[in-house]
Amino acid sequence: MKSNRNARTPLSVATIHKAALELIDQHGIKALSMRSLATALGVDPMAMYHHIPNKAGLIVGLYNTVLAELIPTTVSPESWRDGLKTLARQYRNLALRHPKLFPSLIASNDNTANAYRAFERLYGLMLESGLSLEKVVHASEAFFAFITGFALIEIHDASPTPDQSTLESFAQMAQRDYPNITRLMPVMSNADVQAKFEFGLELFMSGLEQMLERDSTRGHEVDE
Amino acid sequence: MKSNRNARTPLSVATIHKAALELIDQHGIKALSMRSLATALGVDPMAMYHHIPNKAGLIVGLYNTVLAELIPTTVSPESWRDGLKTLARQYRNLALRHPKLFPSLIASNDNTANAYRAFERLYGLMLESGLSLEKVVHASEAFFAFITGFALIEIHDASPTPDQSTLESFAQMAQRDYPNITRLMPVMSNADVQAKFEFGLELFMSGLEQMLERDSTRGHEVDE
DNA sequence: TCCTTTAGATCTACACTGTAGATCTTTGGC
DNA sequence: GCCAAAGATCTACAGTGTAGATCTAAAGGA
Repeated sequence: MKSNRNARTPLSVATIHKAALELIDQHGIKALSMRSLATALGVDPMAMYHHIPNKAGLIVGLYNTVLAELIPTTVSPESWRDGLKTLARQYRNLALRHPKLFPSLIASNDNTANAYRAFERLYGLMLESGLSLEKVVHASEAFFAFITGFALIEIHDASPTPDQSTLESFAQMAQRDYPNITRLMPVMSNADVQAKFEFGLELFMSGLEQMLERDSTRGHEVDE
Repeated sequence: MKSNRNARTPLSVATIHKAALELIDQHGIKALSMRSLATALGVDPMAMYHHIPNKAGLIVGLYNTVLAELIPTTVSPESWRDGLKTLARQYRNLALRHPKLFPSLIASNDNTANAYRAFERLYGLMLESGLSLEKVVHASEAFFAFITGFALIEIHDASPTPDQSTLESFAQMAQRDYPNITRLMPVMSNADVQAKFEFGLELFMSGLEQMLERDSTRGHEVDE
């Protein structure tokens, strides 16, 4: 009797996304082929095409799924300063939870609904600061640029591609060719990444704060 | 007579890189296949494999080629502050000159020699500021994070994937679902990107300056 | 001059990719 | 029981990177 076919859970975009994310987190994006994903799901490759348009569409869907973490859950009465820091930390955590997906996520140009929701949240916080609209846009972009770049660097540092021998030979060569890098290396390896992130965040907030002060002491004036 | 075979320039890594960059700049990275590159060069696909190890190696080579723009040409007597700004602007220009390559360049984890040279330059400038080694590392990373993120965003904004109809329908939906985005949109589209970049740069330098002041007024002290 | 060596170019072939199109299978509504 | 539709599967195809064998041309030595 060929019935009772191991009672598979019915295929859905959610299960596909889940399996795809697992596969990517473990083996990297390049290891995600429609065929490998299908076997991971115990299903025919073409079965997935009834739930997703194609591979590119699937990956954009993954972006959206992952970015859902940034949607504000509770309306917390945080100040905009703390709200920005919270958002930054959540964004970093998102990146660290999906280190294999994040680089391609930011390299991509496909903004999904949840991406817009996240921007909406960011802009809302920035607007609370009382800066001019133009400065809100500029500061938001600088903020987003920093947290994106930082997360990317952190991911790269955590998973070095070069093998051990390359690293050792580099350490020797570095002494003559890269004196500054050599000098800073011990400090780099000791650095607590969390502290680094807070440092950069503080640097940004500090610059922002200074700009607010300047704007409030002298009133509005057209710069040059 | 089948001789006089259109006197092709002999194949070399330089010519391959040049053709590959052109192909990418025009049609994007995904359009770069070994076969299409070969036909662009008027050569058999396998001919290139005598000069490059494989496709991945070729692309890493492209990264290195492009990053050569960051190697300091003249030993200019700039202050470290101006030096940092110059480096930032050169980095941004690099990104804008290769908008199709840059996202994958930063998403990749393959640091080539020229990448290390660029970091060497960055660290050298930061060290001149007189900050502690640890703060030099932190500030450098924040700096690099900002310029990388900014360039990426700028590239994305400049080449929107969604077609016109999607944009218009989004504009309508935005009003109800994304009030902040809607409010800021006119300011965004009017923004001079160059000014935006300088704004963020100034924000960063301002925060850095403030930290320098604090460090000099009170002497060294272990933070908590 | 001819032979040998070798670097480079080309040809063929293979495993693997995404997915269109046709075909089977199951399920819900009446 | 019957029909419709949704979903799963099968087959097939164009395109990918590139290993391995073969051909070609230039260089060096006698």
